[in-house]
Amino acid sequence: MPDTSSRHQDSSQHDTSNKLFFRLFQAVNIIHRTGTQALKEFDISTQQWSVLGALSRDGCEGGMTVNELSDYLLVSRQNLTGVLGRMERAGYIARQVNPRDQRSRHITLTPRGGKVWQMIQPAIAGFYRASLQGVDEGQQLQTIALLEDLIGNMKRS
Amino acid sequence: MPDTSSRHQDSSQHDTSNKLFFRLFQAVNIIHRTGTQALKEFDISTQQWSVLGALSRDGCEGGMTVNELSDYLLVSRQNLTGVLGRMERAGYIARQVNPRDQRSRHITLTPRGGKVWQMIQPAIAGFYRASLQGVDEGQQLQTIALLEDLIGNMKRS
DNA sequence: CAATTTATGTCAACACCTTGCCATATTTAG
DNA sequence: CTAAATATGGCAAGGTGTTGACATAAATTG
Repeated sequence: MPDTSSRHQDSSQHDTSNKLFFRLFQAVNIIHRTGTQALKEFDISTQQWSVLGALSRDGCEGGMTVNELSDYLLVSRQNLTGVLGRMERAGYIARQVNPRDQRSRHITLTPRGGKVWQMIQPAIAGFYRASLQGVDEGQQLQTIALLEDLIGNMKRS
Repeated sequence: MPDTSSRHQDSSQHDTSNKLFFRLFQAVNIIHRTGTQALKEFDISTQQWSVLGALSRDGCEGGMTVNELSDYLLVSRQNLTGVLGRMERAGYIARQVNPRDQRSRHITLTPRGGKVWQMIQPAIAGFYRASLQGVDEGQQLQTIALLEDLIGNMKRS
């Protein structure tokens, strides 16, 4: 029976992929919960943490548009409307109309937002250490590579 | 200057962890969107897909309680109330009170639910193939191992 | 230049997820 | 056996995510 080998391979591959996606779903659920818990005293969710991180990067001093944030975080513009509204109300960001294009708004970090970003760094570092106990940097890099391939494939489709 | 080596290592480790979590957030956003899109004609979300998968496993013929599903999927009981309500309305699952414990409900797949689970398999296989183009099984197994470590660490905290 | 097309951000409706609270049922303690 | 503690599932409020529809602004086309 010369056929079973490839059939077994396919079946194994499918089971592995199945497990991979299931673990991804599980992991992200618990990451959002645990991450938000780690920043509880600052009243910042993992999503707001991502936005603060995006706006704090070198080269983003002038701010980002909603579209740019949407492309960067891979969430819809419409979703950002809500998140940015809450962050604006909290005083972490400001929306200012671009004088050169009345449609777009520059989202910038306020001084308060920048200060909060600095303040949460120790909690974030602790969160990383606790979550990744026993995971070496090489494994992390391999996972990053897989995720980037995954994202690339999905963007194409 | 004998100190810089370890400081550089820490900084590199932090940057790597940072990127890992950011990619995880990005990836899951696009996975949920693309996955739900792949099952669009069946009107099933990635979450409902997870529930169908959980109830279709060998050994689950007798159903699972809400608590068991909650432990398995790593989401809250309260969240499942909503998801299961929608799936019940769609006719995919049934909730029946456990005669031996009036508090708990056995969640079981209906015949219609089992049929849908069979029907979506080709779409799921296609989704796996498209998403994981260029990613070999070994890389997937490494990522699974990392995610399981991550989940284990977070459950402990 | 006027008309159409495209781009940007928002609103609305709905699914998903969390926490806090509660009713009911079971178990444990006294 | 009764009273307290615990377990199970659901309700409510609010943040996060999606798609569809929309107003307005800019760019393109005739």
